[in-house]
Amino acid sequence: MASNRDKSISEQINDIKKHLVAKGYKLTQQREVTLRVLLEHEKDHFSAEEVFLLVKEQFPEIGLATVYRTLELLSDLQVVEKINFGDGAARFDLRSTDGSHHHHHLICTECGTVEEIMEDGLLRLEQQIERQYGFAVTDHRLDFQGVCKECRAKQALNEQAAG
Amino acid sequence: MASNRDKSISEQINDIKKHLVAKGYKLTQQREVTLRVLLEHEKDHFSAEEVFLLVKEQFPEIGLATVYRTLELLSDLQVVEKINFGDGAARFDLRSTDGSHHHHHLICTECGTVEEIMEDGLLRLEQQIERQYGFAVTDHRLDFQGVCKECRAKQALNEQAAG
DNA sequence: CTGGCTGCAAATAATTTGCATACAA
DNA sequence: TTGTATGCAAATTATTTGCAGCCAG
Repeated sequence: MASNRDKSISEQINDIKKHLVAKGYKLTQQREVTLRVLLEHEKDHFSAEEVFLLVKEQFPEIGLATVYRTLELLSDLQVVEKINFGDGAARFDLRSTDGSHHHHHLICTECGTVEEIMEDGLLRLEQQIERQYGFAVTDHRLDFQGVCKECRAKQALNEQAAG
Repeated sequence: MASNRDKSISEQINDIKKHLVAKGYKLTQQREVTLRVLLEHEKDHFSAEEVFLLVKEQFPEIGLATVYRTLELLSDLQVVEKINFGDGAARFDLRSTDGSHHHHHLICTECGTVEEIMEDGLLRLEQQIERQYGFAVTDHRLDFQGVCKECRAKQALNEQAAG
C-alpha cells in the first residue's frame, strides 16, 4: 500500500530511474534535477518555463530545450501528466506512483489558482460508459471551474461595502 | 423546454445575434458564416485553422485573424467553449443554448477520435465539493481517455490473427 | 455617419529540431 | 567505447496585434 507520499524524494527518483533504464534511457544530471524540482513541488502545476527557471537555480547550464525534452519523456513514461488549462502554456502535474493519479482540479476563475483534490467517485460512471458506448476507459480528467473560498470571501466583503 | 436541437440554424444565429447586439457587437458576414459553419458541425471539435478553411469556402476573402477574433468573441459570449485536448491547437465546441452544455468527451488514444456524450451524474459531486472545499462550482470539464469501440474491435481482430 | 470590424503582414509566444559536442552506462 | 543526451540557435506552429480602410446599424 505504499503511495508516493510515503517515499523520500531520493527513493522516488530511484524508482523512476528504473523506469528510464528499463526503456534504455539514462538518468542524467539534468533529468535528475528536473525530477527533483517536480517532486519538491508536487502540488504545483508548472509550465515548462517555470520548471526551467527552478532547475536553472540548481543547474545553471541547462537549456530550455532539455527541460522540454525531459518533460516530454516523463510524460511518455507516465511520470507526469501534461495538462492544458487554457492559458497559453502546457502544465505538468506529477502522477501518483501507483498510476491511479486521480486528482481533479478546482480552477478559480477569479484568481486563477488551481487546487488539487483527491477524489474518485467516477468509477461507476466509467463502468456505465464502458457498457453504454463500448469505450474502454483508461484514464480521465475532471476539472471544475468556479470561485474559490478566498475569492468568495472577498466578493462577499465587496458586496457588503457596496450594499 | 426548447433546446438548440429544436431550432433551425437560422433561428440559432438570430438568437446569437441578439447576444451580440446586446453587448454592442455587430453581426458581420464573417461572423455569420463562421457561426453557420460551427452550427452545421456541432458534433465536431474544430481548431481555428479548420474553421478558417471551412469558412473560406463560403467566404474566401476572410482572414485567419478574423476567425481567431470571432472564436474568441464567441467564447466570451459563452456560445462556444474553447478546449485544449493537448494536441497543439485549441479546439472549439458549441455550447448548448440553455447554458448547461454538459457534454463530456471520450477521447480515443488509438485513433484520436473525440466523441461527445451527454451525461450528467456530477451534480452530487459538485455539491460535495462546494461543501467540502468552499469552492463554488460554475462549470466543469470531464474527459475520458481510452479505446473506442471501433479500435477495440480492430485490436481484437489483430490479436486473433497473431494468436 | 462612425465606431466597431476586417484583412494583411508583422510580432509574439510556446514548442520543436538540427547539429556538433559531451557524458552515462 | 558508444549511443544517448545536451546546449545552442534556428525553425516551426499557434495565436495576437497594429493599422489603414471597410461596413453594419
